[in-house]
Amino acid sequence: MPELPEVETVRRSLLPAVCGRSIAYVEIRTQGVWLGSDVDLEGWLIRDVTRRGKYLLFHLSRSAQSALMIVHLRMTGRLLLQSCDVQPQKHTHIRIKLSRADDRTDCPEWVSFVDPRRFGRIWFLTGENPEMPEGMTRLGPEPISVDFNADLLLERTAKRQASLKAVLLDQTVVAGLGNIYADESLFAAGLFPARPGCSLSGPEAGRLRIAIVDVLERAIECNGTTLRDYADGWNRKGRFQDCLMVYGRAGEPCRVCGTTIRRMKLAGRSTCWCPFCQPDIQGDVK
DNA sequence: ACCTACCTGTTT
DNA sequence: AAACAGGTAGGT
Repeated sequence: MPELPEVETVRRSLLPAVCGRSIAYVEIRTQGVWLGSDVDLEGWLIRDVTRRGKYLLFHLSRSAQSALMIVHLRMTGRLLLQSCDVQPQKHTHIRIKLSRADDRTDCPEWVSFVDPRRFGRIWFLTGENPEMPEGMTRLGPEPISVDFNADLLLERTAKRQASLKAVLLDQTVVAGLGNIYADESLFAAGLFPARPGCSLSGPEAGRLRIAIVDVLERAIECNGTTLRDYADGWNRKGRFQDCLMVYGRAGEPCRVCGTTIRRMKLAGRSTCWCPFCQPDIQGDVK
């Protein structure tokens, strides 16, 4: 489910509702989801909520100490604001009760972590237990930032024999793309997903960077893509599913040229592309 | 650079 | 019954 635009949408939806409130209680209903100490979790003030790739970071403080609660939603995780009359469901694994919000009767008491497939994780890092999740320490640049430019993308793709699709899914190359936005970015750049990373030219790297940024920004504007489970903190769906050009559209006509969208497996993931708009240059040469 | 495992639910 | 699903860690 949640790739960068969805995680960013969750962040924006939660921020005004949780910022300035503190943790009153953490209810751990399922083992294995919560990583870190499960005692002494009360009294932490939520100062900010930020995002890095697909990770959500809750910045906490308590007297002079600071702590970090990091959430990864993986495939089907959701963070939902819920009032106390909402009973935990079958797949509600963690519930965080927040202190009363001053002057705000509209703010729910609980933030619930709901995840049918149970792939999602929450890390609680403190002074005693400061280890970031491995995957987070190795993330590449944020795509929507000056850190991400065509030269860097070219340099990182040049070394790779793997497909462009596989390279874009590699979080150490650039952070936050998943199966949907990798396919949509390659379409927007007019690049055949199976081409080896090392076949990318300088101008193509420039086009790809611009395509990635444009697709992600438009998806964020639409509050993300809801295929099935995804929803923001208020359980609202996204709208970018109506703007998809290739993802999930195999067998349907390309919205640009009318050619039938095709599907193949790359890097173990279903990949959709338009054979006309994304020609296989290698194939044509051969 | 690939596979499989981790899980449950939905679709074919 | 089998395939598939937004992701990633771990093994080969």
